[in-house]
Amino acid sequence: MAAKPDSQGSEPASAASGTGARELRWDIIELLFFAYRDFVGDADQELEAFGFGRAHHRVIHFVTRYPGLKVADLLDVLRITKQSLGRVLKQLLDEGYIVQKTGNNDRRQRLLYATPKGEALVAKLAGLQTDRINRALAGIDAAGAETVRQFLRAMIDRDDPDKVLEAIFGSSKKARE
Amino acid sequence: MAAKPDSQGSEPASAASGTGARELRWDIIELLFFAYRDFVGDADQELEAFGFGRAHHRVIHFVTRYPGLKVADLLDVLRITKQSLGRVLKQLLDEGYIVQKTGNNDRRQRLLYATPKGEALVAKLAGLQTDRINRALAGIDAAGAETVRQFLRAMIDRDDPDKVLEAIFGSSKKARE
DNA sequence: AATTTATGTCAGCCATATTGACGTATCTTG
DNA sequence: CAAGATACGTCAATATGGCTGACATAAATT
Repeated sequence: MAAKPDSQGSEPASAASGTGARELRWDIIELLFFAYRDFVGDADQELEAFGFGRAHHRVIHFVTRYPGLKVADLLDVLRITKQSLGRVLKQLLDEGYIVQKTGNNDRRQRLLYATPKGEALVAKLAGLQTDRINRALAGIDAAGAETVRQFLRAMIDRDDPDKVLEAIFGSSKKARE
Repeated sequence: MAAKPDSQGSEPASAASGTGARELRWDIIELLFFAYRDFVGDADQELEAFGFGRAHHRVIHFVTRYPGLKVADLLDVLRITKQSLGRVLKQLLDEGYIVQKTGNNDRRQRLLYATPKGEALVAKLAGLQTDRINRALAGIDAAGAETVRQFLRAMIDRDDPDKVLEAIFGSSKKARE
């Protein structure tokens, strides 16, 4: 038996040392964990059929959505090193999901573009995730859906936004700059 | 330059083959990605100081929150194999963050409990995440916060719920059982 | 011409996940 | 009770996707 959160009862003893012992958002913390677990799980199954993993999905997704993304931009978005990106990106290039074009202004840059093949894969995966989102929003009206977006936007760090985030947030580049 | 989603313009060509070509929820898909990236990022830094990774966090979190959780329950929640859990759990046991107790009814079971040391770590990490959530909910009223919870709950798979999910959802165990 | 920048790559390491096999204690069932 | 199923632990091998550090090249900048 066991396994029942003491949501009202005894909070963890020594509490948050140095962080203060105010009310912790256990509910939302755990809902986020499970929601994201199942959200990414949708794509995982499909990806297996292509011999890809989550890393490939993230790369092809953002390249499809933001055509002409530079390698450096992608590194900012994914928060990984170029060595890590390298392996995954090379596979996607070799297998024809992505193509590179030399930058016009700066010929050092390799601008990334998804091929139709890549776009198709991304759309398929986004379709699965969209299904889940639509189901989740089924009982929520337009105003509620906007509240959900507002919450998610506010969960994101806005200091030092990468190129994709600037696009998402309409580049209100804060103070710096 | 580049990097601007063609949110209105040309959707990916070959669209979702087999999944239908209706509107895809690009915005929420990406907001979820960034929100979760930064959400778990909070804990990452702290964990480094303890020599732990995300895997340790997930384990100690759920053990703290659901005292007496069985090993099998934890495997369901985390969706990993017992071999993977094994190493991480052993570390947490060895270093005194978790203790095991033999089940009363079933002596094969090893019920897991967080020590005060473990609870303190979990509370500290939950504190960081709570700060972010509170900031995100700052401009949202009580009804809006409930909408957010409703959305997150609805994003979670309800078929074959694990023990923790049953607790979270008030065990409305669907048909099976 | 010297330096910096954007990218690629080699080499190795680490964390975390996997599958498969096997062992042991304990509960359940015929 | 004997047989089988279950809960858990563990050994071994492997894969993925991160990491650091070092180094190379081409192109832009100064």
